[in-house]
Amino acid sequence: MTTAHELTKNQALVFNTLSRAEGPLSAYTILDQLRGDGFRAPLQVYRALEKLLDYGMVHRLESINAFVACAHPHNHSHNHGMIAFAICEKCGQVSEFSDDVITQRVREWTSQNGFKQTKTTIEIRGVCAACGTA
Amino acid sequence: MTTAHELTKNQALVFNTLSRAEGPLSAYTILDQLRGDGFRAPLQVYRALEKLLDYGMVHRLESINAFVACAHPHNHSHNHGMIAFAICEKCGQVSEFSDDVITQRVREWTSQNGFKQTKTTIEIRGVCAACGTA
DNA sequence: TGACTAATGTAATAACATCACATATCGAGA
DNA sequence: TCTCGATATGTGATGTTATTACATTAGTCA
Repeated sequence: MTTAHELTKNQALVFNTLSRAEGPLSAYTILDQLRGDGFRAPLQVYRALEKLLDYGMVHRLESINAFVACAHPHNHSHNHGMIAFAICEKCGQVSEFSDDVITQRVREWTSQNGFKQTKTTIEIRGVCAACGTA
Repeated sequence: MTTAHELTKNQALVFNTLSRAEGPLSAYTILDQLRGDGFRAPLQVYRALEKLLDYGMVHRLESINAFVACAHPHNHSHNHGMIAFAICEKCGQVSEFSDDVITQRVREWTSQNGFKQTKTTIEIRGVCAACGTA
């Protein structure tokens, strides 16, 4: 069981900003929201994000160049599967889920092909239930 | 059975560039390779790519902001599953594959959650067999 | 012809990310 | 306590990726 990471000031500011947000935020949006707290340059955000990604507290959504706080307060120990994201293009909401079958299937492909996987991105774009019926 | 798309001059130039390439290329790399053919601005590349993506002749790799010619000369009719990409971070080579189980699993999640999927990205980053043993 | 649509050319700008270098903060030992 | 090393931070400049806005050209078809 991992204990919570000690965050530095900037890391905490960035993480809190993401946690409070409704949906994913771009690095520059985070920067703007933290100008009042003394942030002045993109690198301050990117550096904090880098650590938070390391710690597994934040995810990067590659398909929209944005970041979200991790939805699951899971212990960040080893052995969890790949995470998929469903991103609504109307409202921006992101649902995070993990599927063992998909994880397994990807692992099969990689092992059969001698591919050493380091990171996997699964992002589903579309329209969420709420927006679809609206 | 879809017949080959009639490509415009710019579309053909961009497609040929991607086809000849060993691996994925960024839009700006394509631009540089086409300066001799009269290309002068990024938009010329992006516009051609947009069409080629529509036609299914090219894929975009979201995790590395690059583009590849589609590996399968498959007919681009309906009914094919989601495509996954394994991207080698050493040599840049991309392997493309399609897995029915993964496709099925994603469809199950989306239908259970009322999510209307429009596009799905599956990208595996890592080191390919050739580079791993080298 | 005229009018509509698709494709193109070009410059400017926006959005996203990193490099390079200086400075500060903090803990582990001498 | 002092000093060293590691980590974190501040800041400007730059690099990279993508789009906006507007003008022009080319093809289609009534």
